[in-house]
Amino acid sequence: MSEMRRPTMTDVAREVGVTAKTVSRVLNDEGPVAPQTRERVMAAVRKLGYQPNLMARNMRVGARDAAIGLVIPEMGNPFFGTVAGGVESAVRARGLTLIVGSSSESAELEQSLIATFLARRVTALMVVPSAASDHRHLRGERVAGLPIVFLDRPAVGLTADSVVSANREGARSGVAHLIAHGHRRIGFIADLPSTLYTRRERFQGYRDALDEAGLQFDRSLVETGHDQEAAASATMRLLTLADPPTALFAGNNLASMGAVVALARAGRKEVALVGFDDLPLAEALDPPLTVVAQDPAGMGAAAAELVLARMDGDRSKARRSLVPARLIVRGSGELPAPQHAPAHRPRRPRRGDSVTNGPSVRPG
Amino acid sequence: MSEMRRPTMTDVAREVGVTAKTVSRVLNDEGPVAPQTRERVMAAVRKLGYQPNLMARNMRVGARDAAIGLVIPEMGNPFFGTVAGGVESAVRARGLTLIVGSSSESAELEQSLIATFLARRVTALMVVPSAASDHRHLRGERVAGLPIVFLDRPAVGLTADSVVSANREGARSGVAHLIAHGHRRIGFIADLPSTLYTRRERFQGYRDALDEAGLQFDRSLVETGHDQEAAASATMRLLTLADPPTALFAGNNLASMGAVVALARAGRKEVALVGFDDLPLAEALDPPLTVVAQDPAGMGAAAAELVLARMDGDRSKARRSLVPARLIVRGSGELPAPQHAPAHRPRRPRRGDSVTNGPSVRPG
DNA sequence: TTGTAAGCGTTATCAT
DNA sequence: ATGATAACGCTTACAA
Repeated sequence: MSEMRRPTMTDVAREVGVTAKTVSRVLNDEGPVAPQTRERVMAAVRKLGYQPNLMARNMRVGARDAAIGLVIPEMGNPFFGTVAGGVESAVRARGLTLIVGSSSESAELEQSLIATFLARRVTALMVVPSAASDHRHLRGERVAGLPIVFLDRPAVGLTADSVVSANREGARSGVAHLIAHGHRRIGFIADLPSTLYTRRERFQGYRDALDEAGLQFDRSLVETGHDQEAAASATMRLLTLADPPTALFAGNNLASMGAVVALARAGRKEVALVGFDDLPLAEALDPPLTVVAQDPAGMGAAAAELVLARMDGDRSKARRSLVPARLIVRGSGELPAPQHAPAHRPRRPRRGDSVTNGPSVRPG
Repeated sequence: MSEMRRPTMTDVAREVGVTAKTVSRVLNDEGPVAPQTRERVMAAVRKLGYQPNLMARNMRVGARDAAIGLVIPEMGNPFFGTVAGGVESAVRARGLTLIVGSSSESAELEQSLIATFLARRVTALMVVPSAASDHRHLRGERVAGLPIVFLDRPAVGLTADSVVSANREGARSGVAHLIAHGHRRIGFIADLPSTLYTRRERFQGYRDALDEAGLQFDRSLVETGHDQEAAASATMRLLTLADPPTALFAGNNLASMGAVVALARAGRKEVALVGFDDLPLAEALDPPLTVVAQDPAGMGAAAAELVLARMDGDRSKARRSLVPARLIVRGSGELPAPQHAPAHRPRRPRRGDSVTNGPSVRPG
């Protein structure tokens, strides 16, 4: 019950009969200390259960906490979780602590979290922006030299480093894969809002693939669903069109799941499907799901490298780093277009159509 | 490029022509301040872009950071991520910041993370222990009055609050569900190590269900796999026994996925399966997967409540809180035992056999 | 309504 | 090899 005061460096010093500075020297391996003194200090530290106060230390040392603040939209989302994991392992190697907060996809919460981190005087800031956020308010921090890196989506209203997936090229290769299997009408299931960076980029990739193949874009083949159930409905709308698609491209993992569920419910196992972003159990589906897999851990690691370089004094201009996405062929994307469809003239293979037979992502 | 010094409270005060204390009063809405002074202070704060230094504040106020430290085994695992999310929302309502670190299931890293948090003087500590960890080293902190709560798995070597799933009862109800559908030989696919708390509890639940139904335990029906692929192998070993099980109970989500994959590969769609812990896409599997779902967000919230109560001075003795798990019926668990099997005498229904038709968990 | 002095736990600087 | 003193940025207690 006794709310004992925690021992301080001075307590340790008194116990030994020296000054706080001496204890400090021992603990930081700094300057000359008599071996015998060091012994006694260490003994006292153990005896009292002393643990240095990082807050006090950081305050004195330079008003900079040895921590990096990371804001992600959602903790429970394995994509962001894996990103955070990638950041953490890279950062831990340098003895830095990662502080993670989640914004629940709210621009307001995101800003308040950032403020908290700044108030804690983090050494660096990493942000996965939520949909509607704006980062003008960070301009001062950038000027002041605080390393800031954005992940998954670039900053809005601010010139800063960012690390993002190769969304456009990834989507292009996924759709090209479907085209290569004879499909000419390919539905696109997207998420909201349509202004979201990733959604825009992936949609561009979809258009790129169509253009390359000389296929005409058909607006009616694009449907939107903001969650799994909505994506399932979107899928059903596409399947019941007068001239329905023979293949589907899902713009993110929720869209993929919605499509999978909808196809399963409708018993439409012949419809080809490629999803953006890998899923656990993708391999166990019937047919197994072909995806364009992102590399969240790699993204986190790349962002961490960038931040560390900035901390080490790299003052070069802001850059955008692209993390490659790769096609994982499992079955659903190789279902051929029905015979009665107009014949397809195969195009020449091109770089980026890598066809790997990879495993499913790490499970939940 | 100019590494400008960050403005302090004194800078603001000088700008206005008052004392730091006055600025402090304004910022904390404390004591009487002339409306006009307040105005000018706020103006200066904006002009200088002043942001209070939380480290300095916390140090003065009581050597306690307004942050709660949470250690989880893995960030990318949606189960732990969702737990963290549950904690965070509950804690944020109180103006507290959550600091999350991941131990990579290493007892050593766990301890070093805890040390970092203690050095930061967190207000409270929450830990999801990794497999091999021991918490004797935290006894001093407990005595000193630091609120500590363990999640998912109880502390080892330490009497402390914990919040865990109803593992035993959940497993019992899942296995009972299979028995109720006529199965008499039920395989158990478990993870490693067998000393792990959750594994032990769930295994006990399996035994409980067998006992209740008067079925004899058969050691050969228990197989182990520490990851998805190993669980798939374990499943295959069970299926190829001389007297194979007609139903399987998977002890965790990895085991479930392994079992699903193995059954799919073997084309054994008639084998009943119930998994512990829900999976995204469970609904899209063929057959859809029946599970005993945990409530990770609820667990996080419950743990947060407990911690907050402790922070508010609750000094009652350490307690273990059980978060209910519930059966979600989707299809795989209701596949009947083959006719040629010995007839089964149905038991009376009992509490805890709740049969809900729920949705799949939130997707990744 | 505002200011002064002291102190939180640590380290930098300069002495001894 | 060790100590004394000041300082980091803020708040508490007391004074004016």
